[in-house]
Amino acid sequence: MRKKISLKDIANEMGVSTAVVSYVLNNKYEGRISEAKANEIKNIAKKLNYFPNQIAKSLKKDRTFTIGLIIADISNLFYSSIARYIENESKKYNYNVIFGSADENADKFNELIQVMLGRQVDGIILAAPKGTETTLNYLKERQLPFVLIDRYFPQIMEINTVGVNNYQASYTVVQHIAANGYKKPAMVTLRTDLFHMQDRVSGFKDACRQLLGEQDSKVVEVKEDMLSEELEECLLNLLEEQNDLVYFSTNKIAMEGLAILVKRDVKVPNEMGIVCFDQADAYKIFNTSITFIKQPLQYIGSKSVEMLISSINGNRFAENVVLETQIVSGNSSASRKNS
Amino acid sequence: MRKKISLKDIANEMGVSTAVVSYVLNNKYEGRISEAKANEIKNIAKKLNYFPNQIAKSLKKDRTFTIGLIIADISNLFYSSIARYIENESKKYNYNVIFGSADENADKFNELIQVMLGRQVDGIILAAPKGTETTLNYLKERQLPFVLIDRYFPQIMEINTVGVNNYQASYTVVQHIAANGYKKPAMVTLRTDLFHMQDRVSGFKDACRQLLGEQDSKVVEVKEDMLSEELEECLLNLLEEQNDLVYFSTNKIAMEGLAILVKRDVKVPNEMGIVCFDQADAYKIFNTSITFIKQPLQYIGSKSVEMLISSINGNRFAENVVLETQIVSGNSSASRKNS
DNA sequence: CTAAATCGGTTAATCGATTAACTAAAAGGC
DNA sequence: GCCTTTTAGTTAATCGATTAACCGATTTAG
Repeated sequence: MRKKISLKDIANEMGVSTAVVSYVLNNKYEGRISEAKANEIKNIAKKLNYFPNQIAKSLKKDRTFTIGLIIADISNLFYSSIARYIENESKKYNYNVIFGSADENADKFNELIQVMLGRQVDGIILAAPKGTETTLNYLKERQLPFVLIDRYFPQIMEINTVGVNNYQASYTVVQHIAANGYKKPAMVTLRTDLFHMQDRVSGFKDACRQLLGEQDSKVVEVKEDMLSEELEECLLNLLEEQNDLVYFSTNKIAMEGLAILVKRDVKVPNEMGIVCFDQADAYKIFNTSITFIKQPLQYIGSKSVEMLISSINGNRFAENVVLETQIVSGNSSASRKNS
Repeated sequence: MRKKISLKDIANEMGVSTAVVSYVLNNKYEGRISEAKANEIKNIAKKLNYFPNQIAKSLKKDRTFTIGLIIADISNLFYSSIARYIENESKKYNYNVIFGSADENADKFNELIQVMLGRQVDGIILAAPKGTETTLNYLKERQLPFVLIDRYFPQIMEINTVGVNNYQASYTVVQHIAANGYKKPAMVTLRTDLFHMQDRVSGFKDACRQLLGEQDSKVVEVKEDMLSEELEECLLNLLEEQNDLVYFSTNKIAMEGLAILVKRDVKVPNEMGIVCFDQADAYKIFNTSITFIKQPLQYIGSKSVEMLISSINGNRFAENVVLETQIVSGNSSASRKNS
């Protein structure tokens, strides 16, 4: 039994036309085909182990029931978790996902878009790297349904987005640490001009000004590809300058940063307090429980799928969903008794 | 410009037949179409922003240039890393990947297989949960190219597999710790009858017998869904019984186990030595560097893609690739000076 | 008893791209 | 100048499934 079974095979076996088989197997045969024959057809289909060629179906229907997912980096837990939620949610709607990782590279991103368009995906969920505005505008022009997650581009209006309130998240961090007696926090972030990252910085700066009276709060930007090296230098610097807490603005920075603190045997929170943006499974094997900002990953996933499918089904109104984050406090930013 | 551009649109624009356009765009026009017209067509195609409908192409060619990937658990770094390598490698061959996570569930696995077959994938790479032998036999019968990774099923002959020498890996672990003076190691593993896991246990037991003279080495099996609870009890037990080292047989067990050791403030390696199967980014934030078995993830990924595509291209010979692992030694299994 | 409605199907066009087979005109050979 | 090649295309079938339109035979209505 090497060959694939098609409608035709069933039709031949039964001595009827393929149309009949199609009607029956799609349950659109009421008043057209006798119940007896219909059952016979269903049985034969089962016996031959038939299942429809979705490729052919897609071609005819102009719907593939496939959504594309482009994320920045699959090795990042933040994205791989979201990917999983998106996959699960899509399944509920009988949609499949094809995914790709753009690795923060606009060219790779564009390539992935091309591939997905070629595959006729019904829509795309994406976390776009910087420099992709042209492509996004093109998608918009082409009226291809899509939803941006995590990142957004204020220049491009009226598109669907799902993200968190990054400004507020950072602000909350400073409130939390101010309440715990920290006086001189520093933030370590990536050198990027993605807006959601800028928001994290602004929230931090504004809060430092307003809550700590710090006019010129310390924000260090590191380059992604030199993360480990730059970070080590930076952390030693912060220690020397008597900063009492570091706020890592991403998952990846946090992991590298914590590794360096372990390596240098820096006591947390005594010598240095720590707050991280984003969750990581790994935190639990650090010797101090970590305070971190928790994003509603599952909700970002399910909401983005819901919006995308609504858009695929003809909804023309763009929606910008901004979700709140949550601060989970651990000992890494525990209250300071000393001045 | 809402509509999609098809061959027909270009043909109309040029006043030629779609065949010409197809020949030109596929560079099969030598001796058929004039160079001048060919260039004109290429330009129009570019101007109209045409790119071919892969769905239609697939239907005609009976090739989708898509491979399915089913892994056990996308949230596990082992699999997500492999997924990434597989995706990258596939791109080199101009193949795309659609993926799904079976969560160690045979029903979900079967469902994913159905979906992928419906989508007419050219082949599948899979890490199969237990209880899926029937499905695998069906795939074999159907002559659908596939490659098993990580796990294997000795009952099913002549299928492509890529995995590591699990027995040898465990044996090496015991050699390593024996050389470092450990006398009473224990192994913690999952309660499962997947063969590759059994191999890890056999390797451990045999090595304990042969190298440590231990006739009845300690192997504790925990249940996946009760990991954290069972593990805590188990570890306390091992401490009490004077075991001097624990060998965690998977990534996931290791993470949970280490977390418990941190929580209980157990000194590694003084109170308890540690060796883990599989790598994790997180190890670097543990207070002691971890000794672990490193699998050649990238090679598993690239090899499996290579084998799959060779099989898709008609190669009928099944291959069983068994790769060697590597032990990366850290302080968690450092040499014991005391008896 | 005739016209209309219902039953149980079939035919054929279509989705977009591919490709074997064909054709008409121009160029080349002797 | 006539026959053969070559050039430059066109036609039409095909992949598998869908579906509007049609058709003959019964059944029903009035």
